Amino acid sequence: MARANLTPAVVIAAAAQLADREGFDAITLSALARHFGVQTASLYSHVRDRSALLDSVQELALGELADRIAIAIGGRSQRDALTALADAHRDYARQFPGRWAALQRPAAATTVRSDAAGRLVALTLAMLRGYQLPETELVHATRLLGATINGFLALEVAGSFGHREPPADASWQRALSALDTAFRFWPTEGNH
Amino acid sequence: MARANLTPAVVIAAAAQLADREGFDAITLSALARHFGVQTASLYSHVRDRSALLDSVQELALGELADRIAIAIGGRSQRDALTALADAHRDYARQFPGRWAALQRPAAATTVRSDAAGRLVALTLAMLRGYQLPETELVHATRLLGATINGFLALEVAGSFGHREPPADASWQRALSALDTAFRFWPTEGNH
DNA sequence: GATTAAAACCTAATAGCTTTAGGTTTCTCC
DNA sequence: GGAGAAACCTAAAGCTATTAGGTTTTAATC
Repeated sequence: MARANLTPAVVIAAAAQLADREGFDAITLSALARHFGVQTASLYSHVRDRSALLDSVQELALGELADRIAIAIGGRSQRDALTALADAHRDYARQFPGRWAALQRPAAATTVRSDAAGRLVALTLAMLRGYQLPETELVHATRLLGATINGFLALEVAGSFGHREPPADASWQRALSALDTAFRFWPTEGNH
Repeated sequence: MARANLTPAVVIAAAAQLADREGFDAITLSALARHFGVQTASLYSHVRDRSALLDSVQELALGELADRIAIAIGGRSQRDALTALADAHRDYARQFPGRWAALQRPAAATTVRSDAAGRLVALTLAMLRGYQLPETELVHATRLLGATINGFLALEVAGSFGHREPPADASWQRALSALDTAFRFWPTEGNH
């Protein structure tokens, strides 16, 4: 029985690719075993269980997304940075729908504390600081931003916009304008 | 073999309750069969397959949510109506997490064309008309509203806000303020 | 009440997935 | 070469979804 020379990273990467090709739910231990030419049970040498594998794909996606955002927002501020950050999310979701779907599941504690998650939060805060929001309001703004972006992408991915007029791109621009407006007119300290 | 006197509606309602109690993924044909004291295969007399059952739970949830929104926004306009509509969503998601989760799946064509879906859209448009948005902008605004609300609730449900400061309620208020601001300052025709 | 047909139920089977326990093989180090 | 660890396999158990065909119940008609 020749060794397939698997490692956790190799298995996780294959799972991510499988998700992008066939959907997040297509990540199964049995499908991956077929892909590597080993028995399903053999994969437990490399991943604790299916749930841990999915957590790992999520963390991989967080890191990749953070990388893309870092590049996208470099040298930009306010509306430009907001657009760049949001577009990075949307491009990622469109290019890697399976990886993006992995981001929608509840995060394990280790993932919340991961380097990748920390980077993503830091980049988002950096972008928002360009709007001179009160320090105490930054978390609220971060949550709104995340909610709007992910909410929009979730609807888009679910086909809620279908092939209906107006095109989703225009709605996306409107959403970004709305966010920009909201951040520029954010109520100051004590006014809420 | 006594008849369990099942009907599609009875099965769908039980599925919805099961989802609220144990999570959306807990809706399985076998769990429902155990609940009714019949064999799993017997349920196929009442539902086409699992997917169709989940579609039906979604449509049930759409109708219930529309009912609640209709009551909540009655007699209100602008910021009040917006708050009432959004709070109806959030209250529903918190009281019926399983039903709410059913709303997140891609809608079947029959669901998109359902009475319930139509009512929900009409109610949302009615609320938005209180902002005097240009007619051509209403769909964009509807999409932004849906995205923000559902995005926020998805994050909340996923535990993204955890038990972290600041409390999610405050962030919710901020989000509603942001939406109100966005709708009041929505770019007029030709400015986007 | 008897008959008929349809619907609701059951049985059996198939196919697929996840995971555990214990056995076998491969690889690395001494 | 030997020892030990890790990676692999086999076997089994448990769960789910679904189909095909058989059995039972029910409602309608005469």
